[in-house]
Amino acid sequence: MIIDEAMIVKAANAISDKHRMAILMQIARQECSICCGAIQDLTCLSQPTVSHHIKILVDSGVLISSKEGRNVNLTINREMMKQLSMFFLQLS
Amino acid sequence: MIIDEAMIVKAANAISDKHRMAILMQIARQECSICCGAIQDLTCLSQPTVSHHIKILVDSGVLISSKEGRNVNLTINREMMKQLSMFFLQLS
DNA sequence: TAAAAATATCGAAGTTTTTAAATAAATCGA
DNA sequence: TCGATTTATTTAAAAACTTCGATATTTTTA
Repeated sequence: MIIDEAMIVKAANAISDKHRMAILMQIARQECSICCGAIQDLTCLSQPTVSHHIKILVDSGVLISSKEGRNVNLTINREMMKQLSMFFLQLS
Repeated sequence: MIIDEAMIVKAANAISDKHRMAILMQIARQECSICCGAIQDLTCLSQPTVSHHIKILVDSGVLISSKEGRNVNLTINREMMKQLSMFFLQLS
């Protein structure tokens, strides 16, 4: 995977909101994948708002979504996390 | 240095703007520190706008500023970069 | 097929962010 | 001291973001 500055800006934007960060951390804590409804239960936000935030996280490449029946399962994009880690390591 | 989720959200917000990312990368490329005026020359933005962006980068801990006469010198906060790198490494 | 469940989309209101012009403040040099 | 230089602040307008109610879509189940 090749990552450029624009993609990092987009990923940074995705986690620059406390609710989205909370969603990310919640998914990180999970052993297996988790669906949108389960995430909503962990926030104080409405269903459309959670859906909106998840879309931003998925579009930025921070999360990976896969549809399974009427559920959408979410996992962390570990390759993206690796790339972000490398980026900041190079600046350190 | 202890870094928490809120600080990461703030740092992510700081680099979630393409102009601020460009400023960060410009400073990263520099051998020694660089002042605000030099940064402004490298952007298409007005002086107050650059000042505003630099303030966000400094307040978030991404950059370190030190006043020298009438200039403000800026450097990357490498400790913060290290912390960010670690955070994403743990998620990878 | 009809109802239920999970998620997405639309639309609107309120808030925040980005931007630059005008101006202020601090410091340097003549 | 006076003018020039560098950076910060104030103010206001435009753009973008966050949020949720209403509604649509998709899929499962009875």
